[in-house]
Amino acid sequence: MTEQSNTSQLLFSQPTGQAALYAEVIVPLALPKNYTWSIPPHLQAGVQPGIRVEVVLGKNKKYAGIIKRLFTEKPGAFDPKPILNILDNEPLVHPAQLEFWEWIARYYLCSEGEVMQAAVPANLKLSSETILIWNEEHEEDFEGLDDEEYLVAEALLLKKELRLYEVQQILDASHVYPVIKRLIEKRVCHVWEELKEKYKEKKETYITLQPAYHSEEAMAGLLNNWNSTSRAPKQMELLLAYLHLEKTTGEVTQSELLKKSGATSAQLKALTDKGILRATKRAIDRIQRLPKDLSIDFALSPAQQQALDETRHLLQEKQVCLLHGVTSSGKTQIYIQLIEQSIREGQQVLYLLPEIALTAQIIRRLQKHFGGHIAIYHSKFNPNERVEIWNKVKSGDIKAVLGARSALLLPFKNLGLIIADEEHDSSYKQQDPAPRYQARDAAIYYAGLFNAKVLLGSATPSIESYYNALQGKYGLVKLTERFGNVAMPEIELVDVRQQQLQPNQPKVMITPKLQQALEASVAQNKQVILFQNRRGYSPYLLCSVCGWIPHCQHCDVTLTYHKSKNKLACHYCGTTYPVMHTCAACGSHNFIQKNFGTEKIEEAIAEIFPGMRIARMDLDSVKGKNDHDNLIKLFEQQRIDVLIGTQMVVKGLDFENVNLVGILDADAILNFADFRVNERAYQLMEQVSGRAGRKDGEGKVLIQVSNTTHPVLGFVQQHNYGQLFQFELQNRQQFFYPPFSRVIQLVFRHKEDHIAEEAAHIMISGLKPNFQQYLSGPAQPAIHRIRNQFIWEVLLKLPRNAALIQQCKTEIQQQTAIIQSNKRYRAVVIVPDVDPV
DNA sequence: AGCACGCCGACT
DNA sequence: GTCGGCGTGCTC
Repeated sequence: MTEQSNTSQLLFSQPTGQAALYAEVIVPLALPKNYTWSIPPHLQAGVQPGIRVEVVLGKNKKYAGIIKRLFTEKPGAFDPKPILNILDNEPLVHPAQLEFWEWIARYYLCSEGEVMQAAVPANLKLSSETILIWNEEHEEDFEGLDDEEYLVAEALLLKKELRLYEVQQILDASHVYPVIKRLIEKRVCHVWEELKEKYKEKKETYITLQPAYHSEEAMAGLLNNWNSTSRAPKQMELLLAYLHLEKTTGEVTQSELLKKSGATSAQLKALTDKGILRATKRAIDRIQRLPKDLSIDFALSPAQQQALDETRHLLQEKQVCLLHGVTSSGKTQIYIQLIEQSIREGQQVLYLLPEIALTAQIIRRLQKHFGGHIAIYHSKFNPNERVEIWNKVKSGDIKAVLGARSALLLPFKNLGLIIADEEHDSSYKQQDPAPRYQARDAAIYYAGLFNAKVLLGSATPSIESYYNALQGKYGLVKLTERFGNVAMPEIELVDVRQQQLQPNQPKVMITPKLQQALEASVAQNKQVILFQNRRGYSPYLLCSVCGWIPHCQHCDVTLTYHKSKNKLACHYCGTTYPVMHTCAACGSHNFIQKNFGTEKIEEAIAEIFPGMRIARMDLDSVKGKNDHDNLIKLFEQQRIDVLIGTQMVVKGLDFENVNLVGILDADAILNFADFRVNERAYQLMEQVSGRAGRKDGEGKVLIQVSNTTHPVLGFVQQHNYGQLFQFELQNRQQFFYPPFSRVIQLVFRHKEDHIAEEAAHIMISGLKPNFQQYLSGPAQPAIHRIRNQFIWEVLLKLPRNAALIQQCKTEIQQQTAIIQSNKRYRAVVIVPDVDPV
């Protein structure tokens, strides 16, 4: 390996008449900036931005990096290493993606390498593998080797090459490196770093006739003379089966032929050996694609048509449009119309949905209209499938992508439209690994690069988007009518205080009112959804003597009792504990199960209504991905009467036959200590309520609550988003950051709270005065404990002026670097929901 | 992310 | 006295 780089350096230093060429390369690592490599003359013809190149970083680690930029001025401060190889014939990304990555890195305070890491499928981000190679000059005597060295040397002598993991198997794991080092010193072997392409095409063997038998006469002759020339009835059967399959399906794969004919591969081999059939291997698509249909077979309602026309009209003037349509107003049909238009115009479309809303229901619906034009993309696809979608999006072969957040990073060629449905959903914001981007906002910038349009859709828009729409920054289209004359559900509050006599008495779970309504619905053959935002049996236990409550050892969270597993579980970190019977504080044996979760509701309903078909939908009951879809299918087919669930029941589902929705404990939604609780509570209740209602009768929602005067309940009852918006806006302007300023959220984590606090204060006091003025209200650090770390959060309210924002960011980054240079602190910078430039 | 360098605790 | 733990810093 050293020899190789020496040679290329030597080659490069020789005068060749060609100008020196350098490349800024993005390596998929969190490096402080992009590094520069030189391009040796013999590789200069093949490079251009977007191409992957093999580079050495550090001692001998190799990576596949992407060329961002080529230039000819020699860097002064260092001596660039040469690139070793060019890995692509054509760019892996278009220039638009490189520009997008740069923007994400700048806007969300991370490195371009981290963006690349998130964007590029794992199989295209190669890194090297260490291989030991037997030194042929070494004698076969292993004198002077210790036991471990001997073992490895012996294996090497046999196999000539060893992968690092093989060495790890020979010597149990831990001290592999020192042994290798000694073996190199003793000239037993040398190491080679190999960069391996991980993506493999999927090959399928196809069976065809040899050209000699293409004519019918030749085939007839062969078959008629079969018995006289050969005695192989099974082979003739196989041949006939082939002819039949070929006629019916056109192309015949080996696996299909063997399956249909029942023949063995030996019999097939005999036929190919005789020169009758021919087997060829061909690369095939892993993603099975439907024919490229484009069919719209539905008519929009007048209200939908009007909304569509308005949207089209507004998008001529504005880049972004917000479609505020009540639940079940048929927003998807409007999207389908717009997607169809874009595809017809030859442009690509991205349809974003929160991960959880990507259900089989919506996928089927889109595939019905667009067939093979549309591809699905989300985190559950395997790496090879991702590469195939990546390449087809890049080439423009795939016209529409339905995907979650990560689909935004696909290499679109000529994007015409991005739809972000359920735009209020918080899962559009990536939280943990950098880049911590808000896909809804980033989509607007990305679309801008293509001069494309963005449609945000929601029944309960985020305050930020609605504000932008009211300001005229975005177009606003309202769809207030439900599709197919379905009435908005009637919402009734049920005061649980009237049934709860003593404060210590367990919360009322099912009021008589709800019980009656439930009976009535089921008697009419209608279905019911019961919503409770807590899974498990009982959200916490309480010692009846001293009031002690069991908490998680790692988190500041009460332990939920799960009856089915007979365990206490922390819903934050997932740790489970055996059920305790003795109070850790006073030693008494009397615990009260406080409140209730979905599990307990399920049990209670089964008790009150024996024989009722009940199902539960929460994280515990749907583990696999198919569980969720299967449960939805059962409910759609009306083989379930009552569905009890957490938020999971809300997303992306339309059920025809539901006429009653019960929100069992609205207090749990309204009293949660979060500064955005009003917005979230409204969204949640509105979305849950939206599941009720049918064409031929009224849908009803019963909200069980003790605080019946909470203003949000009034807005929900009247389906009045406008009032909620005003209410939230005032709230935020008074106490928190308003939706119209930029916010940078700084998070400091540490095992000890005072150290996290120290870091937070260093950050704040280190900022220049012109910046400190933006710290106000919520910018006062707030602390909370997650797992075994204390987290100090600082929200910085920034001005709208773009230059000032950049200045602030630079200052924050400098300050962060100072804090991080003292390893006592760890500062993490997160940019939460902000409005895009 | 690797990987080397370097500085303190438990072993021959 | 050494081996090796992982804290710290650098990679074009």
